[in-house]
Amino acid sequence: MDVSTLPPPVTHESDTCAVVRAILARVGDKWSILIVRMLGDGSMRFSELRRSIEGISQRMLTLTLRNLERDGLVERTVTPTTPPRVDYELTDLGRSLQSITEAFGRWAVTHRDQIENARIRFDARQ
Amino acid sequence: MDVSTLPPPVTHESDTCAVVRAILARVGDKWSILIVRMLGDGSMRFSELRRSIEGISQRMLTLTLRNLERDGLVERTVTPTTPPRVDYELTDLGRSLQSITEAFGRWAVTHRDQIENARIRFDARQ
DNA sequence: CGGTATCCGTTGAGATACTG
DNA sequence: CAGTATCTCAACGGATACCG
Repeated sequence: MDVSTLPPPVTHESDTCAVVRAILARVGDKWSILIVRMLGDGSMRFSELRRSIEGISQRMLTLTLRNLERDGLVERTVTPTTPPRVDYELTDLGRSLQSITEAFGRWAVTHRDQIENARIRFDARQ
Repeated sequence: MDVSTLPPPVTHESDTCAVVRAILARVGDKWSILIVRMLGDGSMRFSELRRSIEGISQRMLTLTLRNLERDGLVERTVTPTTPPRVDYELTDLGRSLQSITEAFGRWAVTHRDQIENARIRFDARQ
């Protein structure tokens, strides 16, 4: 058996940390999660996303979608009509991320008060 | 029964999204997850963290720890000796976050290759 | 409609020096 | 040892204008 083909058994955790950190940096930006969640209900076109995500600029929507597409989380489909039509939908990879963000969402909702209270107490001490 | 006292039953998901986004922004920064994971093994003092987290500056370690403390994820204990000793450890709230970050970590490790390949293909198309 | 390109203010984060 | 203060530069992100 060739040992070199074994997955590294997480000898030093920093590897894993670096990966987690990279993913979080990717999906932890201002708009990615919001977009992934919106697309969770099915394919949407650019202007739909733009309208349904309050406060996002056209530039940031484009940039965020490009990054998600680059990472293989979102697929972009162009229909070259006039006017052009561009649809976005989650890939299998993108959908696999959903359960994680949902777990995160439940944690956030469950603990939001604890965090809020901790902040109030902390700020009061200063 | 006063309807106004009922928690909003997530009529529109944007509320939840905002919370998730805020938490991700908090814990999705460059160093927080790394610190939470280091502290997962038990209490550590400032200089220990500094040495074990490669590349972090003293300033960013201080700032990140302060933010984690403010949100109630980390507890700071000062022992006023000379030289002073400051220990950091996860609170219950911080530990409750661990299972989430671990799930995230498993997802990241499992799909890192898919993401990497998606990037390579995307960049090749440009 | 679905983008790019450009400008510009705000924030993030490293380097360095100083302090109780 | 465990910070704080200051400086600096880069990245993020909004506003606006233009294009196929």
